Amino acid sequence: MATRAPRRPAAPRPKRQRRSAEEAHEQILDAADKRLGEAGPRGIRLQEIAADVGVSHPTILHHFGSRQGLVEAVVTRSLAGLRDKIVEVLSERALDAGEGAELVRLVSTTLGDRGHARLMAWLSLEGRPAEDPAKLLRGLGLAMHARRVAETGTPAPVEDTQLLVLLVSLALFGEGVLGDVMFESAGLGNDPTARDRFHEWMVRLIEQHLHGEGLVDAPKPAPPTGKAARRRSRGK
Amino acid sequence: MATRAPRRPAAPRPKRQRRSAEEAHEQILDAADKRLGEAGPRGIRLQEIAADVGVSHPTILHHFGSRQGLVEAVVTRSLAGLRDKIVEVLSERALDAGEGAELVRLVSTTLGDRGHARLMAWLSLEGRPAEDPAKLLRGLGLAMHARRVAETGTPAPVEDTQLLVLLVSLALFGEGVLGDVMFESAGLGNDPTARDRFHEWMVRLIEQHLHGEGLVDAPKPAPPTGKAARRRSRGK
DNA sequence: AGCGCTGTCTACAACATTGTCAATAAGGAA
DNA sequence: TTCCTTATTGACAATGTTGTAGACAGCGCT
Repeated sequence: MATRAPRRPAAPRPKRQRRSAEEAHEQILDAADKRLGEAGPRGIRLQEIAADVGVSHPTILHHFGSRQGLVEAVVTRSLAGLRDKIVEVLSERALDAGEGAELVRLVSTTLGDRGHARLMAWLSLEGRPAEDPAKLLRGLGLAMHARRVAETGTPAPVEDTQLLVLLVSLALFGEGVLGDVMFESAGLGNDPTARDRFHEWMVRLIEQHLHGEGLVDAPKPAPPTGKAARRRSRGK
Repeated sequence: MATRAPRRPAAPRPKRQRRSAEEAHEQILDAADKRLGEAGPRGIRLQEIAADVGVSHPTILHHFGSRQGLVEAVVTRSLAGLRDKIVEVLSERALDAGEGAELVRLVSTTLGDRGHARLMAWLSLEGRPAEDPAKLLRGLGLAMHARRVAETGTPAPVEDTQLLVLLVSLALFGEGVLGDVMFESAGLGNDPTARDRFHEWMVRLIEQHLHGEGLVDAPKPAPPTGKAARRRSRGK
């Protein structure tokens, strides 16, 4: 191959905005984060993001090494943001009774607003489980259980509380992903109060369970009693 | 542009497998369905699927018109399959009391096994809500409520039952997408019985709610009473 | 002013993927 | 057998996206 010809004399076009490396990082991450929320990891395209920021796409490569590097960075940042937000919400309203609905609502909006639930879904779908924020569940479950035992004298099994936390988590996650479609499909209107009603109802259900435990037939001791349901055919 | 030169004389290579249009459709759809379950709609690549089936990619274009046509077809088929499966499960175990856990387990595996929950998630994430199967929720809610009223004399509001159905649906969906990660994160082991325990526990929670309704402070009349939580900041 | 670091650019390479086209051949019908 | 329909194919076009190479240009420093 012939050696590349030298660039053309070049017309005088000296108008470059030079940011600090940090600034550039942040601006690029912000733009990428937006795309991430809208179209998922695969929606992160260098050219688009470059256009959003107002730079050329090699600039992004320069700062993040590769597309993958950018994806890692933005995913990590977003996940960290979610975790911090959740921690903040949980510690602020430190599991105060009576504030349950508010807490649920806050977590719901946290998962929904910035597309955090969507991000978790995407990561999971693409085979990269977002364990980071999920790690919170264990701690949350234990904390709730401690409070529960202290408050009501009930010596409920830990797993009961953990399952409760799991249920709410999964439901809020599902709400964050499927969102309005499910509300409408379920027969609730698509009016904006539907979510609030759902949250308040869920909290009442929880309260009812926490205080009413015992009127259930089988208190569920612990170990795998699996009486019915033995043949499982789950693919994985 | 110069007109294209005629093909080369061609060496004798007569070995083509000719399927009927129906056969071809099915084989291609099967292959596409597999990819769909593994990597979502974007994972459907003509060349890969063609290779899986053992044809060249223009053959797929011939049968489905375009990539989009193929995606539509496979998504439609998969969604219809899910709907039929759910209907089958629900009508077989026609909401028999006592069979609750089994029913929940069946729906769970139906959503999980063939990646139906994942598919719904994908479609929703990509902006195409999978309403088809979700439509079932309204009917299911009403049916359950009718049965509930008939069984227990309780004149519970319809919405209470609908919210219950919604909760379970969202939870099972979340389970189908996040799966084991959440179980482990919640503190439940990653042992295979965790799901069963969750399902059985959920059913007991439901039963408890259905029969214990009334011991909650506010029976929740109906309209948006939103006392706390008024400022909502949901983006959409 | 002169110098060096490095953020930024243009141009291009490399690759993947969808879609088009005309030729080919399998299988049934006449 | 001959003809016709159409499933199938190889070659190619068109486009989009990531990544590379080298030049260019702010900006702080001496």
